[in-house]
Amino acid sequence: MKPIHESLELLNEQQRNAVLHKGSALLILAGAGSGKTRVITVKIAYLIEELGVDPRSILAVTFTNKAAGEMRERARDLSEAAEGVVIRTFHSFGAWLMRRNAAALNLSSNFTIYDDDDSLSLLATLYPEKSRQQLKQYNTLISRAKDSCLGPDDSLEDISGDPELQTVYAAYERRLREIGNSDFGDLILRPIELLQSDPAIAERIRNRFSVILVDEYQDSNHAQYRLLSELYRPGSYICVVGDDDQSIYRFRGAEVKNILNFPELFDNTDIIKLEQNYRSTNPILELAGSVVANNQGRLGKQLWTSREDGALPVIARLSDSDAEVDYVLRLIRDDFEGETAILYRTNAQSRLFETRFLQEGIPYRIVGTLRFYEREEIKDAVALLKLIANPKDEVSFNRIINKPSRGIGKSALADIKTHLHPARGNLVLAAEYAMASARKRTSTGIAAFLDVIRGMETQLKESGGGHLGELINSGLERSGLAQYYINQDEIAGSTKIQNLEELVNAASLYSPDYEGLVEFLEAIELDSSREQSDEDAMVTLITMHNTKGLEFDRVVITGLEDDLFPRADNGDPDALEEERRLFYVAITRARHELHITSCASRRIHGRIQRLNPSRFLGEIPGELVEFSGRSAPDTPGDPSSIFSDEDPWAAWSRAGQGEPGFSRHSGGKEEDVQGDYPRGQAVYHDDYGPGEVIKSMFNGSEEVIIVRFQSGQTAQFIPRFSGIEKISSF
DNA sequence: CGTTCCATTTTTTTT
DNA sequence: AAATGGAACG
Repeated sequence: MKPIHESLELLNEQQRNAVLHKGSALLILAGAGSGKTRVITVKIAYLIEELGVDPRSILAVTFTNKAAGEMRERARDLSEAAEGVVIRTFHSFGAWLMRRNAAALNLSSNFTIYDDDDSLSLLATLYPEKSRQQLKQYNTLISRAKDSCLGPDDSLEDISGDPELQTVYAAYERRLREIGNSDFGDLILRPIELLQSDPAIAERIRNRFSVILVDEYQDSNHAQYRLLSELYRPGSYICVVGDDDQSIYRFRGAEVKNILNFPELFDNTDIIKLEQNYRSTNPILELAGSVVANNQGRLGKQLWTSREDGALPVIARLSDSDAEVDYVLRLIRDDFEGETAILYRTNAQSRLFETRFLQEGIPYRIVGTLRFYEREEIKDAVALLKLIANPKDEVSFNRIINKPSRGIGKSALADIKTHLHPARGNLVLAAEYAMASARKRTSTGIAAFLDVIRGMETQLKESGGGHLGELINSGLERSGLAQYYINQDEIAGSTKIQNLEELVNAASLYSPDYEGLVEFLEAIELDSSREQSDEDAMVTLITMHNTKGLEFDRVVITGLEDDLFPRADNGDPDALEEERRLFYVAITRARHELHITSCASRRIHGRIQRLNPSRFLGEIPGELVEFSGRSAPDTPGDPSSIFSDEDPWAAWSRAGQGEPGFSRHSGGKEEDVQGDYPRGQAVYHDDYGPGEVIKSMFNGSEEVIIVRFQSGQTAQFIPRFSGIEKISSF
């Protein structure tokens, strides 16, 4: 291990100032690739080794578990004592506080955490008559309220104008507390509550953490700021690191103003800017700078590098998403030293790449996507565990009581709920009581279900040796879920059993007792970012959001098409700026080489659609980039000829510069084609009544029409299937 | 009660 | 392409 002085000497002046800074509050404005993780880790080591700070009194908060893991490792490399530092994400720190002080919060210490999907299910049990879509909206609004530190009794006007939100939120919150579990928002809110309501505990916690370090502060939300300010007391030291240009989580309640107002909120704040970039070549940085310069309301930083070398970023205009995959494949097959990352805006875009990579035998790593723990079979198995941990967990109970089918339907379920002890709320017991009055089919089903639960409970109590994976295994066997999914796999060719085995593997690291169970459940709820990786993969598939904090030798940013990226739909200028920051983040991930692709058409919702090039491309000065051919590099023909006349790229190239507002595809994206139901045709629909065709198009040979009805509603139909009739007029 | 079929619709990003 | 929610059927 190097002495701390050596690490300090390797830093530039600003970085060193940040490490050595003393005082009460420090704001580090750190541009992309300016070595901020390095600064934080060296600072941790410096505090411990040079200033003699007790590692246990240092709290370091990061944004993702991945970042936390990396920070832990790097800090430990610098100082063994850094082992004792509490390095966690906001949420995992919140959960940590809650478990240790569960009693004060009126919680059982084995409470489990509901993810978004679970919250939605809870809402569905409260409002069975509402549509899934509606409930999803309420779910997001409730999360947003919690992000802003608002309870069901506070004014929610800033969140939404929906008058019903208050009621829904209140009902949700009450039920969640009855069950005794918590959602993501609670992991921040309840610790705040704890610090505000219990002076003794608050005092203890504040005394423990005299140094608070926060990474990615630009993506903290109001509640997280409140938590920090509750933890902070005069005499403590707080240091936050962030970059206003990299704020990309506004949709989750992140407030850039947290970073902008930091100096006013914490007394005697010093500010240090880190502007030297150590990651990227100059052409890449220049492009990044020109992109983000289009945003208003930024603090303004100028990144620079001493590396003058490097190729110009390449923009490739491609005919469709297949050509995009071809383009990427060709890049990968070039001899290139280093790792390549394929970036996209939405997870769905990864599929085309995945299938081709599998076909071609290219090892790849995929981060995030179709998150493992959100898969049906995994959620089923986890529901079994959650119900063991907390038998009041209605969401988990509903999920598995009748899976596989045990003859317990809607009415039987309702009957079980009537046997609930109002105070205890134990659903397993309620099911047992309900058996007596139930009809035979149902009571046999309940008996089978109780067998599963009791069997698992016994196993948990008696377990000597072994591991938690065995509990899952026997639960799956006993419940019949194992067989159920074996059958499904055979019919559908899926790999659900494989996934379940993977879950068992993950659980095998935990001890087969209640502590192990609770630990495991917390780990999987908070760290859903399991990456499926091939060890020697030189290609990574990842969303732009997930690249935060990462870097790659070569980056390909795909799908630069309007409506896909930027996605800004409602004309909200702030949303557009956020998308632009996301573009900035994506660009600055690249060390040596950068490619940007844009397709003229792409399959969306199963239908091929023409797309305009992203408006972001129009903002790029032509001399900062190089253009790749108009088609996939290895396709000699000219598949792009279909764009010949109004090719906006031609216009752009002619202009030489990226003039904003270069020509786009004219008007509508698809021409109306003459079908049986031309525009203007009057029609009648049994449910909607009379209406008029406002758009007609073809999906293959299938005619699809959009109708505006007299009621004002619009809807889309396939005339051949729906009972829609032509009428003369109305 | 459970399954299958049909018409219709689809906010994307994540702790 | 995939999900949702209703209806129809066994």
